[in-house]
Amino acid sequence: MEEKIRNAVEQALSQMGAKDISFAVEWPADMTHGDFAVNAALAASKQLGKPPHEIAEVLQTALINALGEDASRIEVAGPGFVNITLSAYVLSNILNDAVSAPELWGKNDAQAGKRVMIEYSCPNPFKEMHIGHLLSTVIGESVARITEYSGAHVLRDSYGGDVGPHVAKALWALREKNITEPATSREIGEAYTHGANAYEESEKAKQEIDVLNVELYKALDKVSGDHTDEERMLLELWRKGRDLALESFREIYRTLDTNFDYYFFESEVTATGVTVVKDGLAKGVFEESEGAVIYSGEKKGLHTLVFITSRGTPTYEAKDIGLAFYKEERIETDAIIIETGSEQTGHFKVFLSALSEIAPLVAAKMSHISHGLLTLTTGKMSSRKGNVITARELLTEVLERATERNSDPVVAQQVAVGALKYMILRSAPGGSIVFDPEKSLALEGDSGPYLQYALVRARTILEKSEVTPELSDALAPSALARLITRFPGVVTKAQELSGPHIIATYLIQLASEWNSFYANERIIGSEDEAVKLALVQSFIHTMQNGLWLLGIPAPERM
RNA sequence: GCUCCUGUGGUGAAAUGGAUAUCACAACGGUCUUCGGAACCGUCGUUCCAGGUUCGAAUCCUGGCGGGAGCACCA
Repeated sequence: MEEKIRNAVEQALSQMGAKDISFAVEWPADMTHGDFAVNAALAASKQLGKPPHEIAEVLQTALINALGEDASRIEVAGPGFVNITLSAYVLSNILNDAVSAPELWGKNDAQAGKRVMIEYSCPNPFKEMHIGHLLSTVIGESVARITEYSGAHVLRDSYGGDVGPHVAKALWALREKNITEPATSREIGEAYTHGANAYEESEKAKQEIDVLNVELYKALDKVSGDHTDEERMLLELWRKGRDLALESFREIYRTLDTNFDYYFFESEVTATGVTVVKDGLAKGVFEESEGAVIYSGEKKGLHTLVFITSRGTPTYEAKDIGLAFYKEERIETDAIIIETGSEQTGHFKVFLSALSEIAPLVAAKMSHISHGLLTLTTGKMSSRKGNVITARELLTEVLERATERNSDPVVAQQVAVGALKYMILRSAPGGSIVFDPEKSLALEGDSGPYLQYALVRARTILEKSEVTPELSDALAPSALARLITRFPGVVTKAQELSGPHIIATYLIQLASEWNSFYANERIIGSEDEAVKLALVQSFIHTMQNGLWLLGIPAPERM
């Protein structure tokens, strides 16, 4: 329909002699203005030397001819907009898609056949998963689902730092405390904090940790038969710590309904990274400086960063290069999206710049999206200092509050996860989220449970009615009906922007419109019960699919 | 100092360059013999400052001011 309007307007404009006018066919913010608004008259006014209203009237006539019965009203409004209201049967046809084919409702084939890998969450073993990783997990999962609605085959992966200074700090502290059998992930997390503090406070500890860091790299580099006893013990402790951390991550992923196809680790990609960077050094992509291998980003207006340290260990950047090659060798992809905190944006640009000199095709299909920093009201958190709120603590807290209102533990968890995810997904990426741990997560108003509750009430109606839902043109199109027909367009927009908040904002508006409808209209026992039930049905399918896109569970009861 | 992000009612957010800037929380007032009150309806109150581009600016550009992040051997 949008295409049809656009074509008609373009034709009319060119008949008037206007060329290359850029105009929009958009959804009016105010629903009473209709289903579409065209601003072409305003845009063409200057070029044609005519007042907008005069042009708008010509467009109005052209659109009336082009759309015929499809539009119930076409009028010139405001400063020169042409507003189009679709007829009942057109809307009814769209609603029919929502009613009869819910599994397809909202989907498109913009990326059909494409393989898209999405990397997100990425907590580091040996540290506890904190709220920042929770953000990445929730956003990444939603982006993955939104991408799946474009017909793409999505591959999810998480990448974790299981080697490097932070690991050495944790291992050092475990040894210090003579712990050979760590039992909980918390124990590992505390060891890390202890090691990190010691690293800053004690010169002796710093030296020992630095040595341990190099030792671990060496041990991992060797073939298993060649290890000394010392190395074998170190590796054993390392493996236990890593497994413990991973198990605790998986537990959180189960709660959040995220499943990764791949877990990549720095220890797997280190060797590749070093090889590729050294190869790049020979080709002049990298330079040597003060014993380190660096990429001089200044030539492209970026920062200069170290890729291999003067001690010979690779940094984050070199490992990322290794990861890119590691993935490329094993998995066929058409695009790779990496989701991280925005504080890594600068590093990612340098990494991508270096990669584009080494492997331009790989670099070209990679893109980086980021979320704002999550700050506490108590200041920036740092896992080094241990003043973090862990993902688990936050989940537990929200769950407790949800439990106060829901005796059923399954429902309580669904509500808790919904509240948490919605809080994260409702705002556009970029800005930082200030989280006050004292204040409660909303369970009312602009919140996840508001969406869930709207859905539950709608389902109840369908269950209670004994009439079969049936769409008909007879129903005067309501704001609710119009809003539902926008869903596929909303999904498309969310895909273009990789923005779950587009979906979240839409669903709130939809739920609000539904609640008004519910409060004002009698459904069961009304004259047009069958038609209204069909509308309810289409609302349910839209809300279900929308919640799925956000990764928010849909409770049966609450 | 340099680079990037950011500034919208008391608070948290929304708004492909469009019409009277939209929600929620808080505050205040209403709705209940009704299909579920985690709801609905109403009142109150907002685009950091100064220029510029444009028919039209919260949005784009320039310059200020405020907040955050990054900036060589951490990730």
